[in-house]
Amino acid sequence: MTHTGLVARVLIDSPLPQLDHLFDYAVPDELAAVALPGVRVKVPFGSSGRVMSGYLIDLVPPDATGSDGEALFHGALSPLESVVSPARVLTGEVWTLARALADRAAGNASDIIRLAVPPRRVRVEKAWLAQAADAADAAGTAAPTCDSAPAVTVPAVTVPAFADYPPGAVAALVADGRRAAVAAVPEPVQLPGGETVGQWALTLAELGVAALAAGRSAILAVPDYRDQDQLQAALEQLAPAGSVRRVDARQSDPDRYRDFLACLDPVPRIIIGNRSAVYAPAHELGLIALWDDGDPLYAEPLSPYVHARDAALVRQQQSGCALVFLGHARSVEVERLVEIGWFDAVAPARSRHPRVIPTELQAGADARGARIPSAAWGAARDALQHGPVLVQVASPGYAPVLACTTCRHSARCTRCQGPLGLASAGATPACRWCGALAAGWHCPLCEGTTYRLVTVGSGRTAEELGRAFPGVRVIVADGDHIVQHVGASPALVIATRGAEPLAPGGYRAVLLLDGERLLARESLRVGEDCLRWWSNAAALAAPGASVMLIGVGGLLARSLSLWQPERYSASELADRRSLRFPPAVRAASVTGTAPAVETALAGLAGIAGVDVLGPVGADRETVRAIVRLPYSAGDEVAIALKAAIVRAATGRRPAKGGGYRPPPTLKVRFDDPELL
DNA sequence: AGCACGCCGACT
DNA sequence: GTCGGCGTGCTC
Repeated sequence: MTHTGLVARVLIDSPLPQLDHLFDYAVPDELAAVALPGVRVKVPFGSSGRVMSGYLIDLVPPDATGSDGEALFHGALSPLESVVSPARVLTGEVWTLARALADRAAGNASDIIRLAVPPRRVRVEKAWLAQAADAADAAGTAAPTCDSAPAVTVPAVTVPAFADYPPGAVAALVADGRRAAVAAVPEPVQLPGGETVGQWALTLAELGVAALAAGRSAILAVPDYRDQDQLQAALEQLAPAGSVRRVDARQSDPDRYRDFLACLDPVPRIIIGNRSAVYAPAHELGLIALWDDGDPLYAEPLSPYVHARDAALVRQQQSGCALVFLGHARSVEVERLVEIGWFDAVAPARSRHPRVIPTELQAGADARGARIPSAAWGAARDALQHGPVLVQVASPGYAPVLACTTCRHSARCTRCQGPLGLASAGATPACRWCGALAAGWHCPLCEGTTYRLVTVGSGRTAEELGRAFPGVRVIVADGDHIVQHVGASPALVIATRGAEPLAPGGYRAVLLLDGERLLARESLRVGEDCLRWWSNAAALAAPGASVMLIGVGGLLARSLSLWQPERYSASELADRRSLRFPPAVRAASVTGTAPAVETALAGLAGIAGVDVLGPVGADRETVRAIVRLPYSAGDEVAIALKAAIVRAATGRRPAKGGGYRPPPTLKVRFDDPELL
């Protein structure tokens, strides 16, 4: 068998950390025509020559230094076994992104690629290849790959006006490839087709169309399918037919693969989807835009747990495209980016916003503990004359936390500010991070010395309100009862946060209940989350309608009623700076057997600015430590921890004797939003 | 992960 | 004298 002179650099598709680098193979002559970067390949691997699949990353002369800086293998090369198909599904841009994100998270590139490249569907792929070949013939070229000529012609597109924003402000973001936090207009709008969507959906769609008008592709990401439906409705009005492609897990596998392949066509497209849309291949990427980046659905649950916001930030730096985070609230992460000057802040030109009334600030408040004050009852009663009223309630099922009996603030560790918990009823409270016992705890805010367990169970609101307003239709919208839209006629719409339906023209009043209970959740981010839930619900109100925020005061209530959520975010960020909490610094959890964690932490010893909380026992066999690091130490820490992971995976293995022990090795998770 | 290479106990 | 145990290390 003769070989072309070239070396194929291959990423093996394996979750093993020790295989997370390129392996070099010779290219047999008969594969030369199809063995091009981006194709799926099969390669012989290991002493047994077992066939594994992978991606051909690079094709280089044998005397080259690898484009990734990795030296070529000095030794006899095995030949590629086969090329799975000529479809070049892993573009250079997506590979570079996957590599960078994996490195940043001490994870595996193939784990990122699994999010970026959907499972292959042979039938769909053949159809796409044939269509690409036809297009190539028509254009007089021959290559049946993504290098071929456009298969679709893009209709002329007019540049959107972005009428809600200062002239030129938003259009310039896309044109100049800038990064910006854009405040959405907090109103519902009715599309010409009759459907009601949030104004944000129109703005996002306009951003995509602006990129298209400049001959560039746009990636528009939304957290959930309800948001995606609004965005799609808006795009149907604004975007030329055929220019929009979905990339999301709700599609059937063939549909998903078809749309994915279409993104490889050399034509600009608007690509929409949920968190993994940020990995989509895109021709001439001009814009990535995320709606509501603070939504926890943007946190990837699969290793290496890269948040879509971070993926978008890294991709923006690599490609130089524009990057927009659009939202009502501003996440503390984005606030940091604005404060360090990495992001611009853009607000709507006119400052019309929902009329938020914090009832706690009203004189003559009702007896303490009343769930719904009389002012809110009154507002609801009046509004029900004219149309639907939204009542936002807490969803059931929170972890119990310790809170001060008198001032109700959650109890935190005096050493490291971690949350306190009880190992068992009546036990001394202990910090869940550093393990310190909090004997003799006292509340730093009110000096109270007693705490209680705060648990929340909601759910009777519908009955309660139904009794109070006899004859009014009650609609429940939550995780189990998904309601996208309600009508314009009077109704009480009881919704858990995030599940609020849209009402044509907007709700005539909005009641935000259970604020105090929501705020008792065990998380550093509660305030931020609440502000996001509340502002998103308030944005569903009709212009001028009352939004009653019940039982919540302070900066949170003030930020919402002034509609300046960035005030709260700024104050929150300042607090996190003084406590050395994310996103002021980065954090990584290191979990595993005590010796494995110890060795991993030892590898961080010399790195400036790094400190370690714990380790504390996580369960019977494993311990967990939390590493805090400045952003500047990210590379160094990730490299050290990745080395520790590889060592743990290849070195001493758990005793095989008996065989009843799953591998308790070493796990690292960077930037876990749930960590604090 | 698999699989081979390698160095110590009880077996024909 | 060997057959085979699984600890260790590699896979282009």
